[in-house]
Amino acid sequence: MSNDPLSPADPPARRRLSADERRSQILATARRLFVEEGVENVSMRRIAALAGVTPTLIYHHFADKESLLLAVCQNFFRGLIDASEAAMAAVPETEVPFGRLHRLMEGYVEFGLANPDVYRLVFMTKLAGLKREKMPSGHRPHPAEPALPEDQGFGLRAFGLLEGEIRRLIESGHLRQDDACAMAEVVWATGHGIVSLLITHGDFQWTPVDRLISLSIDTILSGIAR
Amino acid sequence: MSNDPLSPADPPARRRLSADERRSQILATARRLFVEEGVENVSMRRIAALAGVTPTLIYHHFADKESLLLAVCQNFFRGLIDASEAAMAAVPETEVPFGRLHRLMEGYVEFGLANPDVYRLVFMTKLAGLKREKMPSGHRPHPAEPALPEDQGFGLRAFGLLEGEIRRLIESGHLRQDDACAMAEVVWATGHGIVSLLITHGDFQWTPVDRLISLSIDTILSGIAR
DNA sequence: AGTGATAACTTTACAGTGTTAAATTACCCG
DNA sequence: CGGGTAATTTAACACTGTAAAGTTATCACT
Repeated sequence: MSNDPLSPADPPARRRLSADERRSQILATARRLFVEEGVENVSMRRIAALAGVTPTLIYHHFADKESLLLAVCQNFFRGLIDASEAAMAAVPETEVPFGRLHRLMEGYVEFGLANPDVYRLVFMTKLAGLKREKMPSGHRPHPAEPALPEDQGFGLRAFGLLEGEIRRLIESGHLRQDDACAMAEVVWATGHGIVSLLITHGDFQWTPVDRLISLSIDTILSGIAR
Repeated sequence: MSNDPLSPADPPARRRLSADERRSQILATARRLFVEEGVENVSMRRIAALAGVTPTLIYHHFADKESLLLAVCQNFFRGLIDASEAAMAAVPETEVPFGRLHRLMEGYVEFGLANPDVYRLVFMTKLAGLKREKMPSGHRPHPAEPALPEDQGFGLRAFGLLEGEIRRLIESGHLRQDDACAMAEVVWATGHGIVSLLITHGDFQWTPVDRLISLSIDTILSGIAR
């Protein structure tokens, strides 16, 4: 049984679906392809084919390829927020002061490494700004989607979790700096640095990954501690 | 006088050049376009036109677009190495122990932010591995270029500078960990985190950039210090 | 100086891309 | 049952990277 993993999802009945159903079906297909093969190796035509649909139809549900991407990003942020909240909930506040922040960073790195392609998409490519003046030359109408709206909301919410935890540490007098926002950025940058380097240069010699991660986290935490 | 900045470099004499001359002329043109407009917004045809040459000719000097990119990367590493050496030379060893490492990181971040597109190219995209099975379907001959050879050499050499400085700090007993390679990776990850986030999300609210940078460097250095 | 090989370069074409305007179809509601 | 509206397709445009096969200039050598 040649279980070709890339054949139309529901090939028999090319039914007519409601807008919402179709939208999320396309989204699911796109996400799968993006993650499996990398965004730039996936064409709208292929997404369409795999979804059992015409390329053009995608443009009735999403403004363009980038918006399709963006929609996938939202999912990512929701996942990140969930993972973060779970991570923090798992460490009681009464523990050693940096316990929760430590776990939060661990969770971040784990989540990033578990979803490398979406991570790259969200944090390592300039999604906005280009948008206009992208590929061809001539046309450019389309009313759809207000260009990363809820998205930034989700992103900020995720960042807020980190910032909150740091603020708590500041208030209990454990940090040497009292600018919660700045410290959160510093900590985030470190986490991102690890994930990002491991994603694009995972084939480096690198110290064993687990060790590198815990070493990084320990180092930055000891750096911000009073 | 409409000084269009993107017209053929030496348009009058469409001379015939030696392979080396042509190669580096194309390379220079490509680098300029890549950096000015972003790799994916530049087509081989445009590079060719700006270089006063036929698209196909590029393929006689470089295997494909990615190789052209790769060649630009080499330049980047040479520049990074030079900048790093200059930075370190500017701080006498007799100074405060972390002075040179601090300056080295500063130099790294400055260099990255000064060359955002090439930086992204080198450190934020998976250059190798795809190579084959990239865009179209049919063809794929070409003997050229042994796929990032000297490149990795340059990269390692740059990393070696960082590692060397850290090794020195270890030997003089200033660090709490004695694994020079691992510590270099940790430090690098932090520097990369900053650069990388600023490049792709420079439009965030962010703490003032300079402050964020110095804060990050201070934090990580204090984190590795005994 | 003339000749011929070799290297530099062009022409032309293919197969694929994102994207859209206009036409078509299927479904639901009155 | 009929009509209106929403879902979907057809066909096309303007691009892309890339290759095979030709053309031309230059240079080494008789």
